[in-house]
Parts: sequence; structure tokens; C-alpha cells
Amino acid sequence: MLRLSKLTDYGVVVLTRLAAGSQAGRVVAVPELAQATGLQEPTVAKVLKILGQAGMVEGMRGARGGYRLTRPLDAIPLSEVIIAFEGPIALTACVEGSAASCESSGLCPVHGRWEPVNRAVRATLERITVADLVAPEPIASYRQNALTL
Amino acid sequence: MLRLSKLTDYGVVVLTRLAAGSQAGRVVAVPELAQATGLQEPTVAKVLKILGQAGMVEGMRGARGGYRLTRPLDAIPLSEVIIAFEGPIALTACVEGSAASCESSGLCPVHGRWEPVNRAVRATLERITVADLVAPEPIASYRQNALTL
DNA sequence: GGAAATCGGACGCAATGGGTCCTATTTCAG
DNA sequence: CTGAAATAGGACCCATTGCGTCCGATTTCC
Repeated sequence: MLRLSKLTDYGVVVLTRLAAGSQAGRVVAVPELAQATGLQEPTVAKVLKILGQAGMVEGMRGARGGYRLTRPLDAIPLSEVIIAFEGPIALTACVEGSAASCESSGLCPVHGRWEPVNRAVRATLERITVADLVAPEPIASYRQNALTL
Repeated sequence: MLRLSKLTDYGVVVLTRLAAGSQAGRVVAVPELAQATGLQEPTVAKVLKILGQAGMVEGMRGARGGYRLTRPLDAIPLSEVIIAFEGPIALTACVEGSAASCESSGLCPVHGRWEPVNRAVRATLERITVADLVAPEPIASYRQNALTL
């Protein structure tokens, strides 16, 4: 587990397909993207709305409208996509809400100690971009320096 | 989100409390642990069963029975706890099950590309031990070398 | 022999994510 | 000027799954 939602996965797929289909600022409509990805149109629409609110894609209304990327894929860190679909990256509920929500805070020896872990995971996800996920060859960049797999 | 389950959180809490209560090989029973952590007895029991199957704690049956750690906390990486409660660390369902389960594998450009990401997150979680979560002071060890926060 | 534990499994409730649909708004084409 | 085509934003229902609980079986100490 530790699984991210399907929507997030769809988000990455749609982003990559959008990059392939919208060269030179051309916009791509939902039906075409649904066709290309094999996903349902309503689902693709929902994903694009979320990506739009997060500022990764830009929607053009009206006939001949559609979506296009606001940035190249290598300028979109994976963490940004995940945050858009799932909210702040935090492994436990303790840290994100109010500290008072943890009823056993007085007894819990791990109280507040998860935050460094969250930062570590966050940093890991910030170093990987969406472009890395479509690279046809094994990725060397974040393999060597940053993440030291 | 990207949230791990409450059981996993409980697991860490119980492990740390067990370490505090079972000095010198003494075993600690469920009621005492429940008392000390503020969790319900059945829940603590369930958590300990899972930790036991994963080999992190050892259960002694019969009267005067209880649980004890099989290893010090600094020998238990966080990844091991997470895997025990949530299964293999994989961000998407694509990679863990059969590849055929992804219906749009022919269209999906990200197909199989998540695995390096999984490895990165996995590596991050392997470097942090349960002992790091109870350290009273800000952790320097994995802050400098391994994770470069 | 009885009490006090763990062990293993099964069961039901609640919450969260996933997928769909509807309406309003915008824009291009004829 | 009208209609078609597209996005924008929200609301809704359903399926899944995690969570908590409980029960019976087994083991061990007093």
C-alpha cells in the first residue's frame, strides 16, 4: 500500500499524453485525450479540472477549446501532482491537522516526530519530475546523486 | 494524503512503548501496553499480532506471558513496519500486481515507469529507523548524509 | 486444575475515494 | 445573431477498504 489514489495516476498519464499531443501550443480537447489514454471522458475531464486548478494545465473554453500544459513536463515535480490530487504530503494525520486532534498526545512518544519523515519523503518526490516517468530509458539522473538508490 | 494507515502508526507507538517497558528481556502484556499507550486492548492485541508475524516482536504465551522486542528499535527500519501493516511499498497498483491488470497498458505511456519512484521512496524509508522517531532531539543523522533534507 | 495470557480467524460498521452527471459559462463558426 | 462545442464547477451515489471488535483455541504458570 502506501498507495496514492487512482486519480493521481491518471493525472500523470493525462499530463504525459497532453505533452505528446499539444506540441507548439496547440490545445487538446477532452474527447481526444480520453481516446488517447483509454480513460472515460468524465474521468479525464475531472482530472484536467484538478490539474487546471493547480496551475499545471490551462483550459481554453468554447468551440475549438481544449487544454494545454503551462510548463514542460520536466518542470513539474511529482510532488506537485500528488499534492494537487491528495493534499499535503503527510504520512500521518497527526501532523497535518491540529495537534489536539491526537487524543493520546500526552501518552504518545512519537508525538510530532513524524514530520522529519514527511520531509524526507517530500524531498524525494520533489526531485522526480513527470518527465522522468516517460523517459524510455532507465533514469540515471535521480538514481545517482539525489536519491542514491 | 499519501497517508499510511492508523494501524501502522499504532505499530510504531506500540514498538516504542514496548522498548521503554521491556528492559532486560522482560515481557509486557497487552493490558499494560494498552494502559501505557491509551489505545484499546483489542487494538493493541491486533497490532502486536501483526508485529509478531513480521518478526519484530516475540510473544510469550501463558500466564505471565507478554511481548518483547526481538531487536532494538534502531535495528528496525520504518519500511519494515510499513510493509508489515500495509504490504509492499508501491505507490501505484500497476507495479505490484500482474502487469495485465492494467487494462490500458497498451496506451499508458507511464507503464512500468513508477518502479524507480517506488524504489526511491522505499530507500528513503529504509534509512529511518523506529528509534529515530522517539529521539527527543532533532535528528541529525539522516538529515545530513542520506536524505539531504 | 484453574487462571491468564497469546494466537488466529471472522465479522460489521463507517469513512473515503471513484466515477458519473448536471448546469452554467464561454467561444468559435455559419 | 444563433447554435454548436467546449470548459468550469459543483453535487451525488456507489463500491471498496480500512478499523475496530469479538470469539474460540491453545499454551503456560501458579
